Amino acid sequence: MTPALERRSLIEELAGKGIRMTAQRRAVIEVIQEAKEHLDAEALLERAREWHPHIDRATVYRTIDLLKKLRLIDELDLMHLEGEKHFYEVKTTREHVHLACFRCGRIQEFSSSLFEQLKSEISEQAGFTIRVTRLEVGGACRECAAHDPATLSP
Amino acid sequence: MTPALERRSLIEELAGKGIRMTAQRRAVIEVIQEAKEHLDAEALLERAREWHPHIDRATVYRTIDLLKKLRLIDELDLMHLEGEKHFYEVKTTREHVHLACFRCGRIQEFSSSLFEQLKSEISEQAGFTIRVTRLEVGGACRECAAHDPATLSP
DNA sequence: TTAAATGCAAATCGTTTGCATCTGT
DNA sequence: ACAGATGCAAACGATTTGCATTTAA
Repeated sequence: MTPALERRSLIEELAGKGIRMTAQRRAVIEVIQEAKEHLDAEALLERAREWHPHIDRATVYRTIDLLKKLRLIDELDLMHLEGEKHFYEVKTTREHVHLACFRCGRIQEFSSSLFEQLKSEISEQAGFTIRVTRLEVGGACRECAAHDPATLSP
Repeated sequence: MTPALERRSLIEELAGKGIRMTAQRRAVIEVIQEAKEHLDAEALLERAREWHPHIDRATVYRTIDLLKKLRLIDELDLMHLEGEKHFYEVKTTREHVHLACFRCGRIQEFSSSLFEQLKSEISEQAGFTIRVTRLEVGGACRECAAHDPATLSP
């Protein structure tokens, strides 16, 4: 998701760290990188199978773990709009907020310098060294709020 | 968690909405309200049993659901520091960020007007009607960063 | 050559459900 | 009286694990 601003592709990044590259990993990585929406582990598995038909679910999870530990991808909950699964996206230089519409399910991304300022404030005032941030907002998108004012109630 | 700023107790809030009050619900609600740390469903169950020994796990989950739907409590992930469970806290008027230390596990709360400004900006610029927000930050707290500089590395 | 990665199947964790029974209003 | 709440046990979805086998470097 989000136009990739990374200098190196994930594959290169891993090679640079001397991490072993297998066909299965390559498949998962390609899929995450090319994805135009946020994918969960199941979707990642299905799409990776188009490249490497016998890849197993466990391998997908292990690859996700690897990329998470190396901090090359971010894990999202997207307000648990559909169960407890997680979604993944390549880490970009500019962090963004995810806005999840409870009515239509759409996910919008929003970035703002206020978010960057808030992070600096947290580091400075709380003396906290930030490694990951996750800001998710749930509510009604413009269209849904207009169509269905009930979405706004209580 | 967080000094309660609510005008009415949760019990009163429910009574006001004509919601049936049972001993089990009262127990869970008292526990959430008095808690000094963030509790998950298991912890809620254990403590509620001190008041109502035979309360069942399912009832705890159903009560959590009820309070969530009425938007009287917030659900937190706390960066999944310990598995995938959720934590709960009474909704307060002032929203805050949760800072989760990956090394010592401590959770700090942080509130800032920048957060409020960011939320207004989201409503205005994206036309998004905010119902819930969840901002969680993972990293190293001041003490851990000082003790163990490795915590800060890649 | 050999440490690391994979597939498979079974296990785990947190949570949800169906249903018969009980209880608040 | 009866809609709604409970306890129990079984089911669930997402993820993780152990272990024998294969593979990248």
